[in-house]
Amino acid sequence: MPELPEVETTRRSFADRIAGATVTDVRLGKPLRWPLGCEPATLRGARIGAAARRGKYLWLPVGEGGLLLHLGMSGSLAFGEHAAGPGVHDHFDLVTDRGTLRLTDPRRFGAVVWSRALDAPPAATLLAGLGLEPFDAAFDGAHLHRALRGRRVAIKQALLAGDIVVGAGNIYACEALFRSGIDPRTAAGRVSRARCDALAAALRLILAQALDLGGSTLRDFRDAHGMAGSFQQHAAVYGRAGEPCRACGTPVRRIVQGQRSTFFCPHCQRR
DNA sequence: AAGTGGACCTGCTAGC
DNA sequence: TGCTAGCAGGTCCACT
Repeated sequence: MPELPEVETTRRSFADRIAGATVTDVRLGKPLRWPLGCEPATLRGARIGAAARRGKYLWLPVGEGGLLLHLGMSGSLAFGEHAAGPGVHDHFDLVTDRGTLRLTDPRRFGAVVWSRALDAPPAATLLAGLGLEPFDAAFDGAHLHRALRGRRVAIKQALLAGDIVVGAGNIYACEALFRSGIDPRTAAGRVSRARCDALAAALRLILAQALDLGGSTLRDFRDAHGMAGSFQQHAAVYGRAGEPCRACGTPVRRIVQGQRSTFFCPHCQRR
């Protein structure tokens, strides 16, 4: 589910309300991707700080350390009162004096991991190798072009890999490539400097637009207030196989790259 | 080093 | 109506 816009939308929807709260209890459901890494009871009494985001990870300062959270494919966070008991897909509750932060994640690819600090393991290990933030001033066509040099993978897969630029998942990688007119199958190292400029700009534009719309809700994404996003209604190619391209009318194509679906317009997007 | 494919897990939908 | 195959927003790991 969650790409950068969904993760950031989630962060904004609870960060202000949880900052300064005190942990009163921690409840674990079924195992997530990795073990929590600490005894839940030790978090009681800890003060919560300002939630931050790095790529698709959230960092929540808690006491003398913090929690690194990832929403995986199907995760979402809710914050507030929880009179009803945990449902079958609720696998982590951080109960505080201001409400409960709850991770709901049917597929359990998500994670909540305790770390002593953001720059200490295990958090630092998980974040090592992440590329630039797309809204970082250092991320531009020049950076992209330099980083793609010599790489033979398809540009779509290079965007998804996250070691050059973070935040783009399957939806926004497809949309940014459409917006910049690049065939997703193009060898990464063959994308010209001018097209890297266009791609970097398109990626930022698409992510900013999605952020404005509260992200995309394909099936079950919600922010911590329970609000759905609406970017999916504006997608030019994602999920539109067989439907006419909004720019030229050519049917949108679906192909598979790296075991993921790619959607593109064979007329508007060229190698 | 870079590229590829499998793994993790559950739910929903289309098609027979 | 019921079963099955295929698909889904991510990313780590082992292997070539």
